[in-house]
Amino acid sequence: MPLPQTEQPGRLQAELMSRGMRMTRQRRIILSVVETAKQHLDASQILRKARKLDAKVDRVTVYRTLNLLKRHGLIDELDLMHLQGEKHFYERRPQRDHIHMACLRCGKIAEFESNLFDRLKGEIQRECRFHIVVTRLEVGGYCADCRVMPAS
Amino acid sequence: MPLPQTEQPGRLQAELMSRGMRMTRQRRIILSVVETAKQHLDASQILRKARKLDAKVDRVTVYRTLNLLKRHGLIDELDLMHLQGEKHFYERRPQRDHIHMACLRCGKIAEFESNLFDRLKGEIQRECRFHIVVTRLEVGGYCADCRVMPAS
DNA sequence: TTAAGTGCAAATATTTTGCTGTCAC
DNA sequence: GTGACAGCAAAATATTTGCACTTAA
Repeated sequence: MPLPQTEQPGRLQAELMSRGMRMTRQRRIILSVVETAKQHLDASQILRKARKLDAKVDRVTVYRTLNLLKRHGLIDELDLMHLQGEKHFYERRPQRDHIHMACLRCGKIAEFESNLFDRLKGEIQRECRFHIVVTRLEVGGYCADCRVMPAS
Repeated sequence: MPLPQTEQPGRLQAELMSRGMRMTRQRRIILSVVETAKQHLDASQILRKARKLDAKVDRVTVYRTLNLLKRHGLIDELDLMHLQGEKHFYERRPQRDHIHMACLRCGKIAEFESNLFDRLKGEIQRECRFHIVVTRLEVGGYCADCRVMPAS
């Protein structure tokens, strides 16, 4: 499992401001929700949490802010194997990429960092002469708790 | 790049029939479209191609057939990094998993098989005690042709 | 001051569901 | 003959766009 990401409160805000983006009340709220999330959130969950902080945040502003963060490479978009329908989930772009494992039975999402993954990315860049900007490795299957034992 | 998948016409149909699914005129057509596709198709493209073979295929039947194939693990669903919006793309599940690389500039999709990827999957199964059913590794970036050279 | 950002309404895109009639087996 | 499947219409879900108003810088 990855180590807990070093807390850097206000980091997203600082990044956007350094790139000349205006910092509105709504953006500050949405950024703080994304930044302090303990698990992967979709747009509706982000909206709900943002509205707890300020009831006047609009759904459209959430989408527009998420797109802004995506364009700047500050967050990653996940599908989590479409276990929850077609929602997208978001997380701050980590310093080191990790793999998402989605349990098809209990729905639990686990994360995993791996040197092999880092090496695989290097191989892709070299062998395919492909300059990687973003990766997404999602795995669906059964976690240790849900693992179906061979017919016994 | 993966070797061209050994042609196995009617393989999907045979698989479904062996599992007790009924083989209707519509299914046969949709399966043949999926099976003979030269590139990754989304639901609308599959519908269009199916209708060239038989104008009476309904969009809903395409979705229901794709879901059937997914449930049986006979096709894989791809997002291709959402370069084309939120469409899903489909391909017959290959004998050996491969990586999809999507160029953010020209949109080209390349595929890549790798021993490191196979080893990574093995590592995930062992280290995380996670039984893998399906994987999706998508990479966004710049292909050799579109690669932006360092400021020169 | 003014260009960027917001909110609201409406549109768009994709996929699913309910129900009735049809067809594979 | 019967239960699985198809077609049609409508709904559900997720996201984007147009435009007038607001606000950060």
